[in-house]
Amino acid sequence: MTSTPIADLWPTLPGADTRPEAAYRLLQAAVESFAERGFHATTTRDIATAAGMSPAALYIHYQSKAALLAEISQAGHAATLTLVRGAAAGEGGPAERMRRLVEQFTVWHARARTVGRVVNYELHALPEDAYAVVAALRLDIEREVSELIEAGVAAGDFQVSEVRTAARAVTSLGIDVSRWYTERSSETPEELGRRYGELVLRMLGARV
Amino acid sequence: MTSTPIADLWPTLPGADTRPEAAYRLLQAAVESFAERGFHATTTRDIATAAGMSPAALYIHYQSKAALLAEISQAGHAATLTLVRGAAAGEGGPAERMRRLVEQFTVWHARARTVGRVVNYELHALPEDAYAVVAALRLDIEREVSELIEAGVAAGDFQVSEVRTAARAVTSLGIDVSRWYTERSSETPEELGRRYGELVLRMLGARV
DNA sequence: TCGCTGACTAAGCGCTTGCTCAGCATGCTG
DNA sequence: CAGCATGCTGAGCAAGCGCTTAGTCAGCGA
Repeated sequence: MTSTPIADLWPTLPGADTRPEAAYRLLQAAVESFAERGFHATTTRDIATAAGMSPAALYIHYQSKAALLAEISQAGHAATLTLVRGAAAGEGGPAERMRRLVEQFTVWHARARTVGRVVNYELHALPEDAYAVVAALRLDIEREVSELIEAGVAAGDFQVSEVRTAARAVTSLGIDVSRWYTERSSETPEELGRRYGELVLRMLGARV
Repeated sequence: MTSTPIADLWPTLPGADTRPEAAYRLLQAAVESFAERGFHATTTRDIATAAGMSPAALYIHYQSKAALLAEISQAGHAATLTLVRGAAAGEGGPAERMRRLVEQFTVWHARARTVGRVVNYELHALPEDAYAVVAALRLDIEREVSELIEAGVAAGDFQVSEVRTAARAVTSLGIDVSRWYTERSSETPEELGRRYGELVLRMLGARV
């Protein structure tokens, strides 16, 4: 592990380079705390203390506790969509691209599992407007996977009876990794990614 | 949908038939509320009001809010383990039994998705002793699936390079259904179960 | 009729929550 | 040097939390 998950997320935030370092520490503390205890069980005092400040300092950088969650969730979803788009649009046939997509999607959810937990399991705590943004991004991710499966079917590489169900299964496998993967897991994220890539290709009826 | 998820759960509770109906209503309200908002965002007033009582009445039937969660979680896990054991021990070869297991596991997580959400996503809110009980049940479920895969490999029905990873993938697919399935989903739980059964068999390298 | 029990409520206690505000040190600018 | 913006703190407010308490009342065996 060469970088923390939040460091992967940080560059995707708008205006990240002009933001004070304190905002970064707050975001990091919030991700960790939301992932471990959930949004509602996390107090502003938890976040502020972990970031080395008083509770009041939080409100200089973020409007509210919910604004922190919204920022994390939107950046996390944007990063995931970018990852998926990059893999799906890369070189090779549908099978090769799908393998790469699953590998990277899995690695991301294993490595950035704290961000992943917030992104996937704290949606219900989002304010309505932030939820709308995030829901659209989720649809885009799902659509990207569906289209790649359709391309594989059209090329005769995949054999799938219901594309939407298959797409659900593919994303589902990856998302759930952020729930169960821990640093004490016997597989590295990369190993897991390779194995999941293999399993998914077989699931889609590709000759491996 | 002929019965509510909680009705499926109720018979598995110890001494359910001697328990007053009010306890049933409280449990039902708690499941619904925990599933929708999460444990910490749910107040004892929410639960009591939904069950048609004052907040104080809750404490006649349950020791605490956490005791309600523990009851739901333990009963839910016990029911799931029973389901998995029943399917794995039934008639037929490994492939046939695995198909049945995935079908039933999926149907359960789609139909009883409110219970499923509490069971799978509120573990962190459990008191330590209740968590220990539940963690043991989860291990048993995982082991049951692993052993069925091993039997399939031994019989030459499955081709799997890493049994534990494959078992993770199988349970993972089913568990995640409780996260995304809604009553507005286009597939019935039974349709989804059949399709997931098919996908899993291919994933495990079974000749379908 | 009686005392007793079990299910329940109205009121509220002690505490924690998200968030605010007056004030303070620091460092940049004219 | 004064003036001011910036980043922050200590103290604390209003609201809401889990849970308790004192008391009501219907039902029941003797």
